[in-house]
Amino acid sequence: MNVSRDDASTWASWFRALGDPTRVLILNLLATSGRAMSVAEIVDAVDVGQSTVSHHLKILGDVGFVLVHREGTTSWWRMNEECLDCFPTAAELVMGRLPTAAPWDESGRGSTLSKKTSARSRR
Amino acid sequence: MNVSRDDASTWASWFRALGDPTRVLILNLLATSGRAMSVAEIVDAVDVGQSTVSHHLKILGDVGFVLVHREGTTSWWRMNEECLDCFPTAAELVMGRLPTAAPWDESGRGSTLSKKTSARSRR
DNA sequence: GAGCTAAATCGAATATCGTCGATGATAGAT
DNA sequence: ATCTATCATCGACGATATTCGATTTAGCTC
Repeated sequence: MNVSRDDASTWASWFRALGDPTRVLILNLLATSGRAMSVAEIVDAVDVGQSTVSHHLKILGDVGFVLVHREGTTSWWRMNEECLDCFPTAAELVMGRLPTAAPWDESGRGSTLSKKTSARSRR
Repeated sequence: MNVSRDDASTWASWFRALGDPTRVLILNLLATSGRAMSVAEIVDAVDVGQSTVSHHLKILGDVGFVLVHREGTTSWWRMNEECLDCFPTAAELVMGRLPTAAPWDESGRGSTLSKKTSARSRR
C-alpha cells in the first residue's frame, strides 16, 4: 500500500522528462507533424543548438517517448504513440497505482524488466 | 497551431512539479490519506527535514496541486481534487491542446488570468 | 583516399534544484 | 511577559540540468 522512495524516483523521472520547455517543443513538433524527422529539421524548428537537440532526444528516447531509426548518416526520430497512449495520469501517479517499469517500453529500457506488467487501455 | 516557447515553459513547469521523488511521496501521502495533514505529520512520513517539506509544499501549492488552511500555528495541507481530476495528460501536452492558465486553479495563481478556459471532464 | 554531411559525444560554463541547519514569525499556554 | 510549539523563510552547499562550441564518429560521394 505504501509507495517506496525508489518507486517514487522512477515515476518522477518519467514526468521530469516532460518538465523542460525545449523537450515539450520537440515532442509537440514530432506529434503534430505525424512523421519521423531528422535532427537538422528539429534544430530548425526549435531554437537551440544541434548538440542540445541531440541531448534532449536522448533523454526522451531513454524514457521511451520517442523512437529512432538510423538511415545512413541521418537519424529519423518519431513519437512513440504507444507511450503517448498509456503514459500515466497525475491521478494514477499520486495514487501510487503505477508499474515500476514503463509499460510502453518494449525493449525493457526501464530499470526492472517488464514484459507487459499491465496492458492498460485508456481513452 | 504552433506552440510558443512561453506556453511550453508554463506547461513544462506543471509537469516538473511531479518530477521529484519527495514531492511524489508527499502527494501520495495526502491523496491516499484522504484528509488534511500538518507539516509535522508529513515530515514524519517522508524522510526529509521540515524545511525541505515546507519548500516542496510551497512548490506544490504554487502549481495548485495542494491547498492549505492555516489554523493557529499549524498549517493543514490537503490534495486539490480538482487539480487531480483535470491535470493534463501527456498526450494533451504534446499535442499543444492546453490552456496557458491552470484550469484547476480558482484563485488565478497561473500566469495569465483564466476563468474557465475550457471545462474539461475526463474519466 | 579526400572531402563532405549528419549527428553523437565531449568539455566547460552557467543556472537551477534539493537539502540542510539556523533563524524568524506567529499563535497559544503558563 | 515568557516560554513553547509549529511552520515559513533565509543562507549555504553540493548535485543536476541546460546549453554551447568543438571534436569525433560514421556514412556517402567523388
